[in-house]
Amino acid sequence: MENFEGFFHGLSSSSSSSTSLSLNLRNSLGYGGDRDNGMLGLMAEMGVPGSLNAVENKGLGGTTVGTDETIGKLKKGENKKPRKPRHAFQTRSQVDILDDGYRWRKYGQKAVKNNKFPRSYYRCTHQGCNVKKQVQRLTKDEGIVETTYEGLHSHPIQKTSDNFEHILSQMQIYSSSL
DNA sequence: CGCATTTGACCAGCGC
DNA sequence: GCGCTGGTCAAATGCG
Repeated sequence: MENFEGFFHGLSSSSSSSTSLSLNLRNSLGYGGDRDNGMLGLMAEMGVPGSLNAVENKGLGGTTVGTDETIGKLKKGENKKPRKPRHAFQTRSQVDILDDGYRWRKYGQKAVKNNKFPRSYYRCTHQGCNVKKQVQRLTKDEGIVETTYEGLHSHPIQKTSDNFEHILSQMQIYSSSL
């Protein structure tokens, strides 16, 4: 399961990406807010638990609260058949770490066969928040970073900035359910 | 001192 | 049934 190539036709936040790109999603991101702006709706859609079909498109303003982490912790033999909905999008950035406002703790890194770059695994540090994300740079385009989110945040964001939309307007995002 | 990162080992699923 | 790949854990280390 790779081949994310093609989702995104680089749009680029263009020129001089400094050393840090910050995506700060304020307010209710994927957190069941009732007030979604543009992509926020998309983001909200990204955390829908196992009920895939149930969720199609609430679009903006949709009340997306599916919050039920079906995907708790699948360890050894206590999980049967978890269908974890994952949503990936790619952004053009020089840095791997796209700060979306949440606190992430890295818990692993693996090299994938088709990419020369390793993939990093992050998990939200909030208690009870099982949201995970993985970041991977495309071999094809070193300038593109693919971020895959999994799960829904069960708490509001910590940071408060509002340049997210601004950045959003500069990049193209394709979401996909895996 | 507390917390985030690093890195190798371990494990499960899938394909051959 | 074995081997490969991807995903997670856990101990050690580094940094603020």
